[in-house]
Amino acid sequence: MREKVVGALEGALHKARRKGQLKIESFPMVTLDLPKRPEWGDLATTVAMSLASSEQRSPHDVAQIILENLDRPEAIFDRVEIARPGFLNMTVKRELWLEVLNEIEEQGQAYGRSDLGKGRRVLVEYVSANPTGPLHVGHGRGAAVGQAIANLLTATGYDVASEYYINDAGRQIKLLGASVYARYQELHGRRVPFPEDGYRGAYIEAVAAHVRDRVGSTLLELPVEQGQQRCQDLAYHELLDGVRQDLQSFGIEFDSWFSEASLLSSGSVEQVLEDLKRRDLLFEQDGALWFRATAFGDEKDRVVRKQEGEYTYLASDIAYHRDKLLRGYDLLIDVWGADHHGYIPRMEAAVQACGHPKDCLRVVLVQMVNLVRGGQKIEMSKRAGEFTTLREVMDEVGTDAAKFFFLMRRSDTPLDFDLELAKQQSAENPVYYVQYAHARAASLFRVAEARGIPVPKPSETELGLLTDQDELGLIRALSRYPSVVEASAAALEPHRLTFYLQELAALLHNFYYKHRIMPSTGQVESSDAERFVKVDEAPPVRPREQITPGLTAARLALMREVQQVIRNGLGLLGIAAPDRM
RNA sequence: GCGCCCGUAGCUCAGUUGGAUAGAGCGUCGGGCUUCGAACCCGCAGGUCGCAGGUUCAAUUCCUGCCGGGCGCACCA
Repeated sequence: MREKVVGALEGALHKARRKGQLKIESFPMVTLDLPKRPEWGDLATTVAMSLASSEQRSPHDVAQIILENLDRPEAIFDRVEIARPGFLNMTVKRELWLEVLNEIEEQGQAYGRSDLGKGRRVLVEYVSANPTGPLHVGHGRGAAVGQAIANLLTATGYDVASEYYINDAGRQIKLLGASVYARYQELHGRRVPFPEDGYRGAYIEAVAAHVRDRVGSTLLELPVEQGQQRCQDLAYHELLDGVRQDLQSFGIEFDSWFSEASLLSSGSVEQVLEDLKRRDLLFEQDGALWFRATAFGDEKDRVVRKQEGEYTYLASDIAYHRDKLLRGYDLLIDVWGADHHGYIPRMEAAVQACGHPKDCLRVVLVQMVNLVRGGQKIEMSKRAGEFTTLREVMDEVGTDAAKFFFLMRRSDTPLDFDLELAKQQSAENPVYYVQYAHARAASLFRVAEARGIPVPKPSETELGLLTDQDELGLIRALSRYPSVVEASAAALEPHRLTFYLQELAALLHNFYYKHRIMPSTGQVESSDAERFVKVDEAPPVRPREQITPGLTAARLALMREVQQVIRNGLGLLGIAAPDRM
């Protein structure tokens, strides 16, 4: 439908250029907007205004020329008008709108998908939490956002893979081993100092107890270094397993898990650094090795190997990103905690140093989650190891509610997450609001079935019976869905889809309340002919609508496609579309 | 001090990547179930889009400056 309208407008532009009425040096994108007021029609475009300056004509003149060059406009439009500065307001023929329902039926799950990405390969890296403790709510938000972005890109024609980067090398993981070893010794009655900056969470003691259960007191005999190393290995595996399980429960699966340590053991890190050195992008100073990040727009050069000879996190990160690019990905998406934002220029410098354009890396920042219960903030202290885990939140509010809340706002603004609200099964809870719309349609179909009324495909019904503004409003909303998916994917902003689904659900609820779809059990069935008689009479108080078999069929088909779109949208967000609640 | 992000209704936030008279949810107030799911619907009220300039047919959106808030500014991750 939209293609036809855009096609007609583009045709008019071409024709005007052939005739010399417009110069059109660079062809503009013809975009369709929704007019804000119904009297302005159902679609609008601003092409005329965007062409005005390069044509050196008034927006109104350009609009006039486009209008005059439309081929057989009566085939597509009921009305096309020029409004104030140079809007082209269009009223599309009702038959074309109704066609949308057939499109959705034919495409089914694929409705909303496109090939914008043209098969470009994308790697979405997300969560990537240090395996030094359980996932907390912030990681949950990153997980929901990352998954939704991966789904959106898949839907828009990218070849997507997802990956979790495991920080299993370096200081943090060593601290984990030292912390567990300290607790382990305490369990055996030794009084030892706890490592400074060690992990103090209660889970560390549990891990230490598991170590004791497995190896008894044998680690006490070992030199400290070895004891810590053994604890590190055991703790790391246990915690990473926990992370995997939490993510699985949250409905998230990664195509691959990538180990930082493997970059060091494989020589990848040394290889990149040599490569950079050869190209004069490394230099030594004060006994350390520096990456010339300023050559690519970063404000400072950055250390990649410390004085003591240890590599920094940046060194493995450069190697990691080069590795991703070497694996053939055209676009890298990193989902990070917003506190890492200062790191972006550095990573952009890194990918450029690897010979790729800056924009082959896109970083999505995820701001923190403030847990709220009944209006009161729940304080979390990471230092003391007191934080609410993703597991606890999932167990309390469910995965669907958690995901929906995580996706309700732009990811780069802080989120207040009200646990009581998320749990509440009421109108105030937006998750249930949307899911209920889907379940309501399902319920409707069950009732129809029980009454022996089939739920037809749109093509099997007389769609022309859908004449009500509420029906057309729903169809217009459905027609917008593909562009919402495209825009969400292009901007890497899943929340746009979340908002759309709330709007669509609202339209369904409103329609459902105002109109009957099947005749009331008490109502005498009337024929389609009688219905029109009723309308003609136009009584002062609008009586209950006469529901004819034809109208029932058409409305059921409409509901079927609304349900399809809600299901598709929730699917992209990784949220279930239940038939019953 | 420097850099990034954010200031939109009482609260929490959208605003289709520069468009028409700026929207939604919650909250307040009022109304609606003899019906296919009331986990729902309808209505009222609520705004100098932080402030001041600039760019143009058009600015909540882009640029500059200021005010206010958050986060970064490691040879930590």
